[in-house]
Amino acid sequence: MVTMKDVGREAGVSAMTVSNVLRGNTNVTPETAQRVREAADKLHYRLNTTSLSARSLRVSASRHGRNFSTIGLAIFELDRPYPSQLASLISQAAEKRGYQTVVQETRINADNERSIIERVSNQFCDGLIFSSSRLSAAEIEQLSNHRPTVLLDDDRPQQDIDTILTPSETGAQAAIEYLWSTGKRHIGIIGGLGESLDEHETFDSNDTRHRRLMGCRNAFDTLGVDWMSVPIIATPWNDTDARQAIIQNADIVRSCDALFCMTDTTAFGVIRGLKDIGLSVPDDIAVMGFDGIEMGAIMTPSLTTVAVDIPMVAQKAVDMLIERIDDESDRKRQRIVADFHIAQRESA
Amino acid sequence: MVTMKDVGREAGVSAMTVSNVLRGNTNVTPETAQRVREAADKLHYRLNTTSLSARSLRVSASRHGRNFSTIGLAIFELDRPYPSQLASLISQAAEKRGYQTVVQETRINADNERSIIERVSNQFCDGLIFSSSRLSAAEIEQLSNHRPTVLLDDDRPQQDIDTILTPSETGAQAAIEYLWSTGKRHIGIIGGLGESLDEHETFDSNDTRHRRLMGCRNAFDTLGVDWMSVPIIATPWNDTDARQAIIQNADIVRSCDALFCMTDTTAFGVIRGLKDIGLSVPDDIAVMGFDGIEMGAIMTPSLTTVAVDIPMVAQKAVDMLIERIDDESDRKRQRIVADFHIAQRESA
DNA sequence: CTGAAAGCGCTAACAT
DNA sequence: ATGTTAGCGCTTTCAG
Repeated sequence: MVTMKDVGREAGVSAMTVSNVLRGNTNVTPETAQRVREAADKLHYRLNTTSLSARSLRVSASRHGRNFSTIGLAIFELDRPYPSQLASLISQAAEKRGYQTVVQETRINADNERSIIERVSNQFCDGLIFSSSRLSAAEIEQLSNHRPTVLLDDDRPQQDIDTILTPSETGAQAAIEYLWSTGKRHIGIIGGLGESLDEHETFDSNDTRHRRLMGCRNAFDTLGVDWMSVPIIATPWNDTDARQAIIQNADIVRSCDALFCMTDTTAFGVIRGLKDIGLSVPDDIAVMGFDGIEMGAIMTPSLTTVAVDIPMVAQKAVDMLIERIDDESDRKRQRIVADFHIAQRESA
Repeated sequence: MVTMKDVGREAGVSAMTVSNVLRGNTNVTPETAQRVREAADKLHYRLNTTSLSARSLRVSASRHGRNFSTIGLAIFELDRPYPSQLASLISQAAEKRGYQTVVQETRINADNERSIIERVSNQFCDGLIFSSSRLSAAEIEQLSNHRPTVLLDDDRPQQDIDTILTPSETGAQAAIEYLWSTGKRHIGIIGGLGESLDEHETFDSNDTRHRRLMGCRNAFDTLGVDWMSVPIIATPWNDTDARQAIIQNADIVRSCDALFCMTDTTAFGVIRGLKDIGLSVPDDIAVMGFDGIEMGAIMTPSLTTVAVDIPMVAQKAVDMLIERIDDESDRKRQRIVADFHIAQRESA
């Protein structure tokens, strides 16, 4: 790395004079300035912004002038539409506020999450946004030295941490009610937990999956449908597995006139699986998703879905985090539930 | 601002001990550690990342200071399948080699790219993978202080930097030849540049778009088709714009029996647009894409495409970068072109 | 007009 | 087990 000292040596002056020349010619002879500039050019000198910010500690602890702030985003997956859209929107919202976002994939693995906090977030982030963490809020607090943190979509009511939730219960409930309102009377659910097939009661409350199932259950209860009679097909939330699940449960599927899928990506695979077993959407069977990813509007058939206001999630996450960074006092933690609407499209 | 010194005073120890406690308990009695942590809690101490960066200048200068093995990935977009799959695969390949990946979105903006290099990559990454940069290799070299760098899909032949290319020319050529082999004689191209509609000759050679167009042209030349007669519809490479482009160019589209789309995402929007204007795929018209994203196999109809070996791109990128990190000598730069195959599916 | 010194918060290396 | 020292690149201060 070329430093001012190097440039100074080349030009036969001190680093201080180099500094003076490069930041406006305060009291330097034109000839000296010229020599310095030539030396800097020759050595490809570039002002080191890092040390500049180190310097700024001394000048004033508060942010002044240019801002070198960074926020970390730990997200469970990068290769599916919902999380990647979220990551992109957060990056852009942060940029508008002068923050650079660094994204890291956790693959929902606690060790990865610890590694991210210790190796990256603690080292150079002013704050951290965590999407679906395996860690407890307490562990995050401790590992991160109480760095400002916002949790996304991780509903553990007892935890004292800023949180933004997707409207899992109300959204799922609205979905079932919507399908019912279009005359469907044999609604199946795709993407429940493996265990929930056998034992619908033993829910672990801190899980998006369970919250969405609870929303469904509430709807069915209200509609007078016996929850135990509702077909629930367990599958991981991705298109490939969802497609297989449909093929392997073709008989159950054929007994339904509508399927509610726990995510849009699941619905995408479901629609494919339905085609594989000879059913067409929406003529033979209606399909509805949850999330509101962009491709839902483009796919064929376009996807009726619980469209979460994803830009709102991103914006609120960034706003809450920056508020927390700027104001170090121990304000009360916030908990926000994102808006949604039923995007009524071709598939249901 | 609360510093380690403050915490130390509170706990009755030196700042050094505070540092030791907070960064892993190397040789500190549990009681001291406890006192320090309590003091830090009480004062709401937070590690100052700015001074850490200042510190890191020293470490990374000598380069032997134990680093946290982090690689940076600067990628043009995070909210589309191809780049997000790539980011995910790179993260996972890096993890297997003991590296943590931090991903940053550039949105193909030179200032963002500079900011990433200066604010993050230079500070905390052992190396950098750049996907489609707006910067010249020389500028990257200079800004990054000659940090190990691998460029993805950025073909500027004159540039001296490790590069992995997608097989744009050969892939596009193979696509056209495939469509021809299935009997299609009126093949249109979707996703060319705006300018290329008017003036097919004035290509700027360093652009994936142009390389794919060149591949098409080669194929048509070989097949004896006049390149100037080939319909090319310009549109940005995303589904929404592609859909609109089809609707707005319905007449041109109707004169074709096959469409080659410059990316899979473009093809996704094209298929939707074709439905909008009453054409069905593949019965009325064949559609082919380029990239090989996973959802191509799931969508309806499934997408025939130039399937680039994306896992190979990710693996090679990580391997090349780590090789470069481990071996600081100025070995000759490498240039690798990824494999591909024609994934023959329903759409063509 | 120019430069030496001091110091921003932190930690590797060394000392006690 | 804990503390001391030095120094990362830069700029404010103040002496030459």
